[in-house]
Amino acid sequence: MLRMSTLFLRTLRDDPADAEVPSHRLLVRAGYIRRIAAGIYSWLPLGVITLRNIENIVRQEMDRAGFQEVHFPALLPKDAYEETGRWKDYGPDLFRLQDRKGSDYLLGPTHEEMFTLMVKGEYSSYKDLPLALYQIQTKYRDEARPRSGIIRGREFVMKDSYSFDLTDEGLVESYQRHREAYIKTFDRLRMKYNIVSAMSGAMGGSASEEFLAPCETGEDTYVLCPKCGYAANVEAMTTVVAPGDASKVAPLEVFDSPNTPTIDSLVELINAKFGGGYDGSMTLKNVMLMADEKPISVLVPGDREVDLKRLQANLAGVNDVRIFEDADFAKFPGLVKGYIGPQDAKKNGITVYADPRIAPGTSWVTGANAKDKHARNVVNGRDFTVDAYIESAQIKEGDACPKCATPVIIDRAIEIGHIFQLGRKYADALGLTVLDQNGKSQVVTMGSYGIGVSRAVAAIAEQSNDELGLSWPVEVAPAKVHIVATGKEDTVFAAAETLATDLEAAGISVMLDDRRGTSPGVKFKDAELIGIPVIVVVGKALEQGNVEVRVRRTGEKSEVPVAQALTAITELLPTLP
RNA sequence: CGGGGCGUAGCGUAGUGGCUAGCGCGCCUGCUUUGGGAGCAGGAGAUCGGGAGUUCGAAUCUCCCCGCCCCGACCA
Repeated sequence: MLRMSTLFLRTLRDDPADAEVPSHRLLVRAGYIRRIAAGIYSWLPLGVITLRNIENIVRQEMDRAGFQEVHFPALLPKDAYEETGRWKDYGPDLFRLQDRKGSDYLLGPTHEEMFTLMVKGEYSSYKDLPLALYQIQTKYRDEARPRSGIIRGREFVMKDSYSFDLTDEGLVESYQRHREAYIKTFDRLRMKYNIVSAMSGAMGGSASEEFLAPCETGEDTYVLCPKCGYAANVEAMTTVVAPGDASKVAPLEVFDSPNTPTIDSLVELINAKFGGGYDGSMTLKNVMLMADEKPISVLVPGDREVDLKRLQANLAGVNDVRIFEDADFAKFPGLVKGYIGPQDAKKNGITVYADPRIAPGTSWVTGANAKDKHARNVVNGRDFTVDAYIESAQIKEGDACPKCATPVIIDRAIEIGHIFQLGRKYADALGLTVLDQNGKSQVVTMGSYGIGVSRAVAAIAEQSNDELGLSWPVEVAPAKVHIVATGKEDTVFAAAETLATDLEAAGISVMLDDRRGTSPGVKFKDAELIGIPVIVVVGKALEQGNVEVRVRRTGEKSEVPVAQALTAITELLPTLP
């Protein structure tokens, strides 16, 4: 039983000056967490209990799915990370340190290497697979910009699991099992979330999905189809465009277009010149980029920017993409800044990538590769060729769903889980092999799965709060019932104490506000701020033999006789989220 | 890392060259009060982020450093 009279807790009346997002503000005000440094927080008793509750739900669902819990140190020697190249590749995001002998260590940002080596150390036969292991561990990443309190910290708690299979089909099955376990976990946490297609990015591998909890303060953007439910991270969104029919398009025509530095000014000019009917989406923008210091041109419709994030996510094997600078233009005199068209790309030795919107057979207005000149009726396949199609144009609200063509909506969310099929990258690098049926050595294929446990505390807080404070789901809350004793009569405190004891005996966790001399208003405010789902007021109504039962989330109140309070609460709890 | 903002008691803040750094919340003592952040009286609590400098005099001006927040870049 938690007693307010002795609980290590001090709630704050004012919002802390350094907190903006609701979860951060409220978790600090209600006394769950305190900041130690940027992105590093300590947990007070209420916070620890809440975090443990979430951990335990995650643990139970992992165990139920048949995954086995292990535990690695957070402090790790660099060896394994050196072998996979991540000691270098991880860059400044890795917390590095040395021991007294000068040997290099790191604080684990993620544990692929360690799990791979652990399995390598114990298993060597296909008969031992499939296998799935997990841990709940504190991770360390020296983020360039920690933000939003506990949503993006430099120290955070993560559940990470890894599956090990002999075959690709086995991996798909293990992936599905994790996916289902995640659905159960997040459902139990009462979170609103969408499962969206994601890019596997630098990790390699194929299928990858993110569990995103929609929320205004989230830092991930994703698209959602309101009709068919298609959901994808913006980087992973695909565009379906039918090829154009160019057979009736007039021949390419170059025309004068002085003073048209922007798409808007160009559209204005061509509408005046050719009798209207043109808009920005009919012009073709040629964006010059350096991809690992090789010149590429990316074609997107004039009314859209190139989304560098999307481009890079879809450009396999390229590490660095940057916009052309003046010095780069100087090296390619054939490119006339502001009047570039794809017609001469071959001549200039430039690789042409195009967004799928620039479909074969479509006709465009674009630069004519000469100062103050543009061209119209420039047809893909007739007047220029594209080396490769790549998703690269910015996504807009209302773009067509790739599955059913319904206009999609764009929303923000917090990433609370990520599952993906890693493949053999780590097993290869670290030599994790098993013998197959034929006695031949085979490299194991892996999946990698994560849940941000401490981040889930914030995500749930973001999704369940109001102007009064927090409002936890029953299973997550630091206690299920918050009993407030008001007044100064001993009988009130005695009755509250009895009810608290009875509830605890029935397995219902209780927070009892047994503070003497604290005014009722303070107790109510605190209870609402802390956010325990059921608030029971023992006070005035006791003269009639009643207590008041309130539902924190809805504000519903009812009076029940003291003797029936236990039953009433027992029946009420399962009906709450 | 680029841009912007901020740093005064546990929390929120006032104070832009001049007396003992002010106020609210919280905290301690006493009395009163007890269904919506009570009242009165008394009290404790501050290296004004740090260092150097200018000045008769610095929270206040100058320089350097540190830290924090927000936007962006980045983010297995």
